[in-house]
Amino acid sequence: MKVSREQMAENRQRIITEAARLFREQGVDAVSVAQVMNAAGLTHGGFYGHFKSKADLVCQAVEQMVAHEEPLPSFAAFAESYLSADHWDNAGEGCPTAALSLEFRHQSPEARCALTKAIEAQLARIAQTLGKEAGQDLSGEELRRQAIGKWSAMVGALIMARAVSDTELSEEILTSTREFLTHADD
Amino acid sequence: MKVSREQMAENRQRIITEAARLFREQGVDAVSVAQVMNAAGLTHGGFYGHFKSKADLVCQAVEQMVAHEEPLPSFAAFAESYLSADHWDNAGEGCPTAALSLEFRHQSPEARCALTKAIEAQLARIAQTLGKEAGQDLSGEELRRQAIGKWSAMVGALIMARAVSDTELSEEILTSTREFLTHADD
DNA sequence: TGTACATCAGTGAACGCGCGTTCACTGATGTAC
DNA sequence: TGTACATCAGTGAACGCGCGTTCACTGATGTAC
Repeated sequence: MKVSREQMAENRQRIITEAARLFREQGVDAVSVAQVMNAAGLTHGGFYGHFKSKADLVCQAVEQMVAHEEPLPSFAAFAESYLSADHWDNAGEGCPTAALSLEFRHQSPEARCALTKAIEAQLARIAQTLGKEAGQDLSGEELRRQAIGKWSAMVGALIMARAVSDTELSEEILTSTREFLTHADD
Repeated sequence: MKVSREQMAENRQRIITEAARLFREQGVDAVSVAQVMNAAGLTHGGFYGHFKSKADLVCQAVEQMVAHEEPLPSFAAFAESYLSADHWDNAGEGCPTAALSLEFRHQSPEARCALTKAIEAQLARIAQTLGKEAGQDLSGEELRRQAIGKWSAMVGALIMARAVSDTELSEEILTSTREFLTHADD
């Protein structure tokens, strides 16, 4: 049965939000269109009224994941929360880069493009924060190099911490990387 | 038709080798049992004479990937080759951790265990190399922390470099991370 | 404001497809004599 | 060493299943009068 225009817009938004969560939690391939629709309280048949294809939904979900990002408070605070136990076991609400990067090697060009933009934006945000904290000591080039190196370490640590089946090792990877990033500053 | 015992052992070995390559290139879920068997020059029906299940093959493939690893030459040389353009577009022969980590969140417990052991072994190998190069300056704890931080940066950089759809950004991520890791030493 | 009807968001059965897995069969291997 | 036969590695058709996608249908919405 037909629903109102506002209701339809709400439904569409809920589909994207649930997809963004499920894709990060389980991976794009492991989540079916029907699962996403059920999570949004609908049935799978209506999906193609909202999206051209599953690949189309993937794009829009990635865009929403990175749409509302704010400037970082401080680099240390960002590293702390990024490498926290909380982020570790909440992939569904966490960093899309860490959650999706690997799988995206084989997603559609449009989806890869959306992720590439998200990575660029995040690097810019980190470089800016580092710049504010370092004053005029560092050149723009050096700031960007630092941003890439540090963010690579965070992404790699989070991915490995989630992959291993030994919780102690997970915690050690997160803690040690946090300390490594802080010491490298000195 | 039956084949000789040596031929069968060879076939089994070839199945594992091809699986190790394909899984790293495309991901475990994206590669079918039939694809692996074809790559090994056989038909899919014979698969279950060699392995209990696809999950069983995944375990054995991971174990083979890390079976013949030698001590590292030097840390700088290791970082250089790990973060090279060559490693970047040769996932099939490259680091299983970077190639498989994300997907392994949802693989069998046995497969995750195999990957965990591989990560532990690699961290030990890196810490040992760093120790040799630093002399007695650093404690065992500090060496391990450095190994975790540096390897996280390498894994994260490789994964991101492979995920983005902009080749220039890929190269920048690899180069900058290499420089970041070298400077952090000073 | 109230009625008549065209629109169209959502439903659920159905589609073709490729997956992991099973199984009856084949024919070369390797053993017993 | 040569023959007869049991074994069993590999084949290819078939299985049930869940996937992405399509479609005829339903009934509330929202417009024309």
